[in-house]
Amino acid sequence: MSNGTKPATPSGESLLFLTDDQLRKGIEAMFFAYRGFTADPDRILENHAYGRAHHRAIHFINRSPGTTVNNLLSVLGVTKQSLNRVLRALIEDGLVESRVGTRDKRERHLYLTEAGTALEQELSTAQRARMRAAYRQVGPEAVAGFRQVLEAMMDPEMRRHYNQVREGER
Amino acid sequence: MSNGTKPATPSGESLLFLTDDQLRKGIEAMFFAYRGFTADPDRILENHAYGRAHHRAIHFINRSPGTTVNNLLSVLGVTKQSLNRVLRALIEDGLVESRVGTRDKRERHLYLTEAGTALEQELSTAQRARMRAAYRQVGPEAVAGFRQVLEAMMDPEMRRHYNQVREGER
DNA sequence: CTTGGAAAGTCAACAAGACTGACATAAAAT
DNA sequence: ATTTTATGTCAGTCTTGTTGACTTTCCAAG
Repeated sequence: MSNGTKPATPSGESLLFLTDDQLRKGIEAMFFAYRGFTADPDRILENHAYGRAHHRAIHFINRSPGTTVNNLLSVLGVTKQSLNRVLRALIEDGLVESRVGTRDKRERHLYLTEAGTALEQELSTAQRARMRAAYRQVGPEAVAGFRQVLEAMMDPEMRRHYNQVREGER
Repeated sequence: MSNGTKPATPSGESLLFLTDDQLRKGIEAMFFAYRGFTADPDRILENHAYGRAHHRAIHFINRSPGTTVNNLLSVLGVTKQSLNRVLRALIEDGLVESRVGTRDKRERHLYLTEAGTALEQELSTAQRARMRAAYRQVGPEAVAGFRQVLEAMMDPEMRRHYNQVREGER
């Protein structure tokens, strides 16, 4: 059950930050903040006739050039059919290049083209600007806490992707 | 570490937390964490043939019983047509009650029924559990930082809703 | 070597949930 | 009396998720 009643500091520490009401505030903070988080890229994407799904693909291809479709799939947590539609558009429009794998010809390795890199820059610059303003406003200690809570909230597989070091093209 | 350049502490403070790479990590943290944030409610909603949109409506009606449709609209940031579809389903299924306003008969005031409250409890209990585990793991200082960054990331209107005190039925 | 299964990717069709636009009704405000 | 506001509805579109069926490629067991 939920402990909506007594503060109850059993070990001498204040556990007031664990009350249902505090948790609710945290939940709403996530909801409202996520909207701000996506607002700027969304505005840019409208002008390019793309959506949030395209942004995500571009972001992670940029992060891991040469990644395979399968790899991208597990990072994004969608079905391959869903991702395929997005990739097809990006490839047709010349933002992403898909190279057949040399080791395994079933695989497609994905790279941003020059145009793809340009859009990625436009998007991430806007998104970083908001993040930077927030970071600067609250300072490094708060940022550290922010990152800690978010990491603790992830599913294990997502945490794996989050902490993954930048992998090369192989 | 990789950063072979200069720490560059112009004002004496370290600004390493504002590098593009740190900001990118923060962006990805938001992305991955939001998935965990919605994962548990999403699982529950499947069994009830509802979606995330229904969850959001239920959450905010529970937070502000007697809120009007217009009010809910600005909190959720969707169109009335979109919200209406969701509300119609919830009302038909007997989870939400819509009462014509007494002061202003154009308004509809929204309340959770007993069944609605039950589902809200089920959803929020699951969502709070994850949040509580994360909070407990990282401690109150980190949580404070988490909340500060999120609030700084919100658009002003969302921040208004976020900080809004619980409004009664009037 | 062949064959059968697994893996990677693609195509087609469908569903949820967002959107816009147009319109209707009732009530409040001017 | 007229206009504005709050709400609801119908129709149609778009994005992005889903499942199902299919092809190509790889690999391993017979």
